[in-house]
Amino acid sequence: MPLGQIMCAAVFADSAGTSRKASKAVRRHQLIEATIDTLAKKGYAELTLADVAKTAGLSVGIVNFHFETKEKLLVETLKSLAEDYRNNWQRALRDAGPAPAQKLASLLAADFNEQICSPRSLAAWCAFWAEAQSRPTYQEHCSSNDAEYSAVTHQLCSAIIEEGGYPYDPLHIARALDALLEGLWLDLMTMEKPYTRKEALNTVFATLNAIFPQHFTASGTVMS
Amino acid sequence: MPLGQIMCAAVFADSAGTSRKASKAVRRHQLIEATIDTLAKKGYAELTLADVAKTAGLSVGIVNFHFETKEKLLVETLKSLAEDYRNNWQRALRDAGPAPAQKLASLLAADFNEQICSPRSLAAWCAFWAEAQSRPTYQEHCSSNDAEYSAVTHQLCSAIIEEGGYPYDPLHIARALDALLEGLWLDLMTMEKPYTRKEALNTVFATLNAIFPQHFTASGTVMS
DNA sequence: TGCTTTTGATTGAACCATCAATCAATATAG
DNA sequence: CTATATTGATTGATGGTTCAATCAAAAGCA
Repeated sequence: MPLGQIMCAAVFADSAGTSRKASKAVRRHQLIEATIDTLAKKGYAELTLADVAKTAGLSVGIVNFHFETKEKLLVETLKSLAEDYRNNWQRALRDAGPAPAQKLASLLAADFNEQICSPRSLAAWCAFWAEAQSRPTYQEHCSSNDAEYSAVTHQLCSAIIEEGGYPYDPLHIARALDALLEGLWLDLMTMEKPYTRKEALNTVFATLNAIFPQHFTASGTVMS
Repeated sequence: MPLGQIMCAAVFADSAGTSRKASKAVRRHQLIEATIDTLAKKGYAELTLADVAKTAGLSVGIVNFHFETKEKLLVETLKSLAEDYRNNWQRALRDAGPAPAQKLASLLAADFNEQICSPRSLAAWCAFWAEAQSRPTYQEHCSSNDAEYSAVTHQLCSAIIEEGGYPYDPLHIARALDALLEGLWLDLMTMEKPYTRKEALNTVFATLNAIFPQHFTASGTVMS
């Protein structure tokens, strides 16, 4: 919903949601954004519809009007996060140069994109991740992209390994890179202020340089 | 989790004849174990004291007798998990051979120890991790060991890098290994298991082999 | 040893706060 | 005027906490 985003920015610009001509799509987006903010501030367990409504500058009843239930609001929020995440890395992959090493670098760097990797998004993701293990509905949306993402990294690693004649098992290396990203994400959201997004990205490139020295420098440039 | 109950019941039955002081400690432990099981099954948000009591085979009132409040029960549970984790890796470090590479291998492997890395423990950890974002009390206990752990891996990586003349920045490599472990943990936690604990450990060794080829083989042996 | 008293653990029902969901009333747009 | 959007008070259920009563184990006493 790119249209919704633009209109929503306008709504947020003027004072708290008084314009009733806001379309249904815009209001839904506004409530989803408020849900993300509330998740980041209060966590999943303490999130109440009253909080969300207050954050959005609306009344409590409106949530159940646009989203039938609290559960559905949360699922829609998760879907929105997953969609943003997916669009982000797919765009990065598309816009990258043709060489596998270029694509891999672009893909991994995309995970530390400012919009995707903001504290509020990370906190919201984290909240869902935790609940997902005991809730099949969330689990599905949390891991739906993962398989696809893993397939891409696996394929790129295989290509690079073949290209450079590295003596590695592509599966293990790809899995390690996937896990590395997840771990860095976790650090960025969990720890108080350990290191910046930029430093996380430097860590990724240091690792790529160590594993694929013919293809990556430690400073992040790609050799083709 | 039924296994845990049986074992716990056995411990409890064994101590039935001992002093009441011992009984109190046992009961607290029993309730903490029940809390971990319940967290694993229901997640943080849906955990109720009635669930915990039922899992432990006790009444609801007893929880507030031994732990003043639900909050305190959860904090004690987190402390217990953190202590177990800490003891596990410190023991592994102590029992390992003298070479830095041996110590590092032992340290990293300890994270995939069966007791520490059980689905129930992972799920409980995850629940706290997520809530820790918005709760300073949890945050403190979640990250208290991390600094110490990071310091050890950093020191070991520095030693290995110097020993082998690798052209790496120790900080980045150590951070990458820390993040790798966290990411693998996260993967193992998801209910639909993509790979086993053993495979996670193989991934760690594949990575060590790629980064430090003079010190580690891909099959997990350490060269000194 | 047997009997009584005291302490501490345990129970379950009652109490009360919180919060999702509902709904009748109201405002706005077309 | 009609349909749609919005409000906020109300409701009903859930769940944490409290508490008086019960029970079992230890201590005191003869």
